[in-house]
Amino acid sequence: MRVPSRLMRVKYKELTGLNLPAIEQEVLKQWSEKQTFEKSVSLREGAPSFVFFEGPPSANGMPGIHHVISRTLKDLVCRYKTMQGFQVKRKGGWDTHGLPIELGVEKELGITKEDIGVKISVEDYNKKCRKAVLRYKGKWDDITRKMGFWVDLNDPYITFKNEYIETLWWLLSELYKKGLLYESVSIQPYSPAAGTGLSSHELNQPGSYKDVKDTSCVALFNLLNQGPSTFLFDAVRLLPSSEVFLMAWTTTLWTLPSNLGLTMGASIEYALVQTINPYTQLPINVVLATELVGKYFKPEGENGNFTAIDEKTKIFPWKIITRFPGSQLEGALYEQLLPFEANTTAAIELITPGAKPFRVLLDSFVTTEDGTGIVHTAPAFGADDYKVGKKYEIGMLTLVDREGKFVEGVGEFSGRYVKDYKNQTDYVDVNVDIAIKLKKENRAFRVEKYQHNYPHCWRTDKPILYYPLDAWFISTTAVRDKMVALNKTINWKPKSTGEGRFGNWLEHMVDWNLSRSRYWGTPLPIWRTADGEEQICIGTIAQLREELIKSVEAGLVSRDCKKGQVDLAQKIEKLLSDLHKPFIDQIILVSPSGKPMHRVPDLIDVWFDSGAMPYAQWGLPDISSNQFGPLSPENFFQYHALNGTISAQAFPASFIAEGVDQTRGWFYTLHAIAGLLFDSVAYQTVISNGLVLDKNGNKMSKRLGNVVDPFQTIESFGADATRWYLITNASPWDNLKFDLEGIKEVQRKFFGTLYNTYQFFALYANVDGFSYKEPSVPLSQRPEIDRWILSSLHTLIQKVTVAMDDYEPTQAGRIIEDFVDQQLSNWYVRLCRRRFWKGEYSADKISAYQTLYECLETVVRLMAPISPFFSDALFLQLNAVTNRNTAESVHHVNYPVADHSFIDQSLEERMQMAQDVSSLVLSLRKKVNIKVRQPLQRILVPVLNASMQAQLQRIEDLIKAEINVKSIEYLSADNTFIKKKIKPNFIALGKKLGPKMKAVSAALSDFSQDQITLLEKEGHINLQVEGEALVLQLAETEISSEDIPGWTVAGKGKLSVALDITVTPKLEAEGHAREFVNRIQKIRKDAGFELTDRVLVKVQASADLASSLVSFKTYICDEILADTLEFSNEMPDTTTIEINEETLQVQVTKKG
RNA sequence: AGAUCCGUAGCUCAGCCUGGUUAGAGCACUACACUGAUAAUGUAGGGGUCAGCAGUUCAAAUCUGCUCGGGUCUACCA
Repeated sequence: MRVPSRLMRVKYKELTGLNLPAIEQEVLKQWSEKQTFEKSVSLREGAPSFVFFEGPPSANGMPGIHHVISRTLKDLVCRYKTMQGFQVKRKGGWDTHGLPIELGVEKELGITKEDIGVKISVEDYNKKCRKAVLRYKGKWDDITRKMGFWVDLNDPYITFKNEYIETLWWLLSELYKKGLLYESVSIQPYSPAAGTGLSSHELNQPGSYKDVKDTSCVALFNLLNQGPSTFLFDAVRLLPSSEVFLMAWTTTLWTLPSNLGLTMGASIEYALVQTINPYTQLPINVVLATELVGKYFKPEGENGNFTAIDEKTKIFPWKIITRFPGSQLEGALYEQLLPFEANTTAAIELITPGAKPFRVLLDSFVTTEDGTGIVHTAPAFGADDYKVGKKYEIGMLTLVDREGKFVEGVGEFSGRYVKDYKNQTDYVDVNVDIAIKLKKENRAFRVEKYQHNYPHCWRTDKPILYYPLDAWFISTTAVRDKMVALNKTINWKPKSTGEGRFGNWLEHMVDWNLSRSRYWGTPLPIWRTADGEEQICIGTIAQLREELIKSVEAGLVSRDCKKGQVDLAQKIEKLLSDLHKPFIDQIILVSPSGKPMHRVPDLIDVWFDSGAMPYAQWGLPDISSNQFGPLSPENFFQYHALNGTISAQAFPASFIAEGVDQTRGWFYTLHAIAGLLFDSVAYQTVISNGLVLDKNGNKMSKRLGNVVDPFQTIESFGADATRWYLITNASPWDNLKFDLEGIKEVQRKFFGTLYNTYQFFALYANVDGFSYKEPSVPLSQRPEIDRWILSSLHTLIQKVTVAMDDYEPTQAGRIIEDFVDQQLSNWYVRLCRRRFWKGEYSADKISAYQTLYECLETVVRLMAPISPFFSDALFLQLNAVTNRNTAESVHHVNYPVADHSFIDQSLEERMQMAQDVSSLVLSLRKKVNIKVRQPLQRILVPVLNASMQAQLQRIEDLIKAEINVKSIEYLSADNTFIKKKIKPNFIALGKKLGPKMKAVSAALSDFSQDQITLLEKEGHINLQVEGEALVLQLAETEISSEDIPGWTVAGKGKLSVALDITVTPKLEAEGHAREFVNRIQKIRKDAGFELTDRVLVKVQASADLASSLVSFKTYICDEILADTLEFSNEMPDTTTIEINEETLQVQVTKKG
């Protein structure tokens, strides 16, 4: 062994243990000192862009582990594309508006929405919101940095900034110009607890729909004997009761006082049923859909005894009197169910002059799937109700206010909340009381708890109401077809989300309700006159300034801005400096006809903020050059590009990623705005990742206490291990069961192995001074095993690239893992160990170093996108010695490209065979209990064809060394020594034989060795199967060796191996020698000798053992670096060792 | 209520698209080996009615239908 030079030289850094968090700290320090991220972007100046949009998080809440997974995905794709040669700019952003923030502030201040403007001024309230919005910004910045998410946080877009809001206004004004922004009254989901209407995509937040048990009631509406209904009264004339009731089911009893109609299906068949009210036991006659009769009446009760009710069985008698279609009752009148002061006909008339309430209506939405086939209709509280009510002009009653409680004039129910909106401890469900009232009044047929899925407000968790509201809408339905068509061009990962979930959503979309009646958000930029005759939609601050000046000129006063003031210009600028409420509402504009115009009070849905980020993150461009005419969606990015901040290709995004819960949130609003105005997709590829569950598969929630703290996780296990685990454990879109044990496994299994491999390399490379200064050894001159690992390496590059290009990082990570563990560490390094520490610094050794170095360096580059820290650390450590790469970071170099000249398929195949043969022999050794250190004479391998033998012969040396045998012998196919077995080639034969397959299979299993031989010789054989003759070809069967009589045999697939287990005296002696070497090596190590120290050895052993050692003296001395090996009977200061159950004394001393 | 995904070893996952006869890996467990990669490593072993039922087929973890269990989503369900 070469003695290392004493000269100073750079060495590979040898680590004292794998401490990922510590390494990451170090790497983070370097990144920030060297501006590694910034450079990774600037170094690609002029390269093609890969456009990434960052979905803005809200810093109002703490980051969780689920943020780590989606941000890992974003980061790894961006890093990969950077390494692929693209320039990837990553502008960060903050979502700062919206309900969560307002509610947080209200909670903090202990106020409700009603208090705003009373207990606290709107101005102060909004100041609070502005502060609260970035409450956890520090934490977010911290996790972003620690997890290694490269995103530009120096110049993020912030949705509350004027430039951002201005862009939203411009987009809205473009929509307005196109007639896609309109106002309408509609029945909308409304959250009394939050005090605002909700958009459909807010309603579609996960967890909004909850299974709840509500009181449901089948109410009885007393039909009047008048007009269309008389035929029913004729039918019951002779029955105990002459009253006829229409049965209608509801789960929202609080809507009953507002009832104005009953809707039936024109072609649905209804039945008039004579029965008894189960609560009052009074005889009654009811009407319901014939199809649903069975739901309310038991078959046993049909035509039962009407005079004596069986109290025990509770079976009530019933009888169908007549059947008729719903159309026959159209317009029939009924008696109001719950009359109060507030819902008298006079009151109804006052609200809706000319209304004709309490009638039977017909509409197609009525089904017989549940309920009774007759729908209780309260126009204020249901979209269908509103529609049909309007058609029949039955009026509209809204006896519940916006806080969710009954208004004055609803008797004993006035002032009571229809649901527990205030978390009252003594809340009594008003719905139950309504049911009781109905029961007592003979107006209820069935009252029961009913479990159904009901929408809840995503922030307050309280049930929503459907409530009539004025609102502004974006007419997304007008461009539905375009949005559907554009969606088909998007690369969705997984595909099913895009086609199914998102695709369906698009097919069934409704207009986007933009209005929010809140305080902290983007104001709708529409001003109108009191009579609503004139209105204007403002698109830019400049336009607002002009309009404001006009109005001041016209003598209107906006806040402090008065005509003729000295500092008017200054005052105007001050007023325009914050576009939020309340300031914006103090601006009064003048209409063309000279009337004052006030802003409509609405704010817009915060989802518009995030959906508009592709444009608003850059603000409005400077169009003073007027090169492309007035600003429009067509030239928006062109103008921006003129100023050089971004390229004209900055839209659409090449790629975005977010949780699957954003399907109807961000993914939708991005798609909608892009489709509406820009006639384009907003993103070409989107990954929607699944949920992160706890290790038991439960949702993580603060309530259950099973949330995982991402800071703690990263601090204790490292960001790399966490990222690697998140990516490789399950496909991103599958739900992930997050288990810390899994991260530990990744740490040990993958990072541990890679680290050990590097340590191994560094240890010997430092001894030999390998710094890759020699020219690269040509592939043809490298030994088989080197060519094999390089071939595997390039196959790996190929596969990883394919997976990464297909946005399948899970696949990529798993095959890298497999390569490092199985191929590199467990086979290449293990088999090559001797090459590194034995012998001179020869060509073979250099080849080994170069090969292992190339593998390490390439693996590090392959894994860099997923685990950016450790890869960078290793990359820099390798480069520190070799200087092969001048890059400051692995993230600045190019991704490896597979070189096909390195790939040798048959080499990889035969190496696989070597691994299989070795594994078989080791298992045989185990079976007969002969340890690997005991050399054996030979193994026997039956070969089925010439190429198999040729393949095996090229790897003989490897196998022999690995399993410690002297020779490999081959048994060719035509020998009669091996017992063979035959089975059908099912794929080939199945097609040919079909049903006769079983019989042939049975016949083959009965084949004699002679028959098999005959088939092999002739190439075909004649068979009689079920009386039919058929010819079987050799290729239609699979022949393999089964057994070699008298030998210990093991097999796997077509491969079988026999082991000669005879231990001759010579072999035994060699076994002793090997044992001896092994013991001495241990002594050397225990004594702390250097790898290169020479030693002198004295031994006292039995004659038998001594002679074994003498005969292998050269070998022994060579192995243990001994200058002398002497035998002696008298030795002081010895060590006792044992070899094959014999003890001996040795003395090992360092030379010199 | 519908749509959709999922159900394979104690745990985490491959395999399923394109059916082929001993269903794989890692972890964990047990035993053993190795001892100059050593706070490392290797080998072997046990462990499965591929959720259940039915169908198609010579042949089903794989294709079809139904059922059960879990997740997610949809809905103007009164």
